[in-house]
Amino acid sequence: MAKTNKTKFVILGFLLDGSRSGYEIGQIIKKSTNNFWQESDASIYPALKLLAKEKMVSSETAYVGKRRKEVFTITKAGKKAFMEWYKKPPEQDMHREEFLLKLFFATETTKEEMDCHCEQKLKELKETQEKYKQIEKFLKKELPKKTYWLKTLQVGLAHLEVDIHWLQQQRETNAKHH
Amino acid sequence: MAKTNKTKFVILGFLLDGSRSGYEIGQIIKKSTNNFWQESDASIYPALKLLAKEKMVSSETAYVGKRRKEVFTITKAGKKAFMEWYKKPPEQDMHREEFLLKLFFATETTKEEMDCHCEQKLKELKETQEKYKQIEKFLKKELPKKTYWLKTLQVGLAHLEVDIHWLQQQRETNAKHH
DNA sequence: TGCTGCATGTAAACAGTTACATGATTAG
DNA sequence: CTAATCATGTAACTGTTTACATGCAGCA
Repeated sequence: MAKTNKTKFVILGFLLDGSRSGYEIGQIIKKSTNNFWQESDASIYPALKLLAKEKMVSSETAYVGKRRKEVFTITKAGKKAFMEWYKKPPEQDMHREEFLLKLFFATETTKEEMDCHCEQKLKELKETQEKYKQIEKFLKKELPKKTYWLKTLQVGLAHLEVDIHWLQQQRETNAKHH
Repeated sequence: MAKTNKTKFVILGFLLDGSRSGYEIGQIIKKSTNNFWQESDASIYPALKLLAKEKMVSSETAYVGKRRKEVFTITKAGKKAFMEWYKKPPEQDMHREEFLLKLFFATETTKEEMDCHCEQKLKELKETQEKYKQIEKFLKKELPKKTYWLKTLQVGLAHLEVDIHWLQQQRETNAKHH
């Protein structure tokens, strides 16, 4: 995952949608792309600084009372850079799932622990599914123009369904053998 | 993904299955857990050295002709460390999918590029699916005892099916609107 | 008064990749 | 003879996270 700093393009992508502060970008990432893309808090500000240095974004200082707020706007150069990134075929990002790793290493001696992990996982997935369904409703009602935001969410939901179904099946076959 | 060096536990997991060299561990990771867990070549050797220092593994130098081969065996302490890791609930690993990120940022102006990415993705997924099906056959025939290896593979296959189905559906709706 | 959320940032530590370096063996 | 594979490792670099530091605003 070392290669290129994709954080910059995520930021540019959101700025295409409107001017935002670093904090706001962090918030919206947590709320909208969390499914398939996360950024830690500390990664946004340095990236914005870099983008400003490269003239990809311009900034304006706003004040809400005494509280400073740095609002960033994408420039022409920024739009160009975004488009260039966009055109490139997406790289296959490496991904690591500790849950599956543990499942892979499961044996007779670790079966009990694995069943416990599976129960926990099932619970988590159902919670996430509920959360995503809420967001799905919200998107359909409040942001009907963001059709692609909805699509990525629905891909996430489809994966969740598969995983939940799989875990429930495992539980059933477990019960039978008992 | 900073937290703990999970590479060590992957290695311990494979050593539980039998003594192996660093190279062999790298090979088997590529062949068996690539679906949900990757390690770069350069990560194995330093991790093994660390494990040896912590007395989690012991090593023996073997020679195949003049070629040196360092074969590692898991120790009691190593088994204990593995079990301790195993019992802990798996952490949610962050995962980044550039493909979905681009889909998320798709608009009217980027639609053509996105369609192209989708076609490419569909091709890739089908190739991967074919590969996994071959491995599935192999596991069933040659390693019937590795039931959990098979399970993780089947989870991967289920995800592939969902993604392929989704992409094909997208293509169809695209065609209709034309 | 204290807690939560808004808001911006820095520094240290670590994880992980890429590239490099070396050399033996085997199959074509 | 040459390319691929076996085999082990190091060094430099980059990305990323965690923890820290600061302070305002609103609410109970």
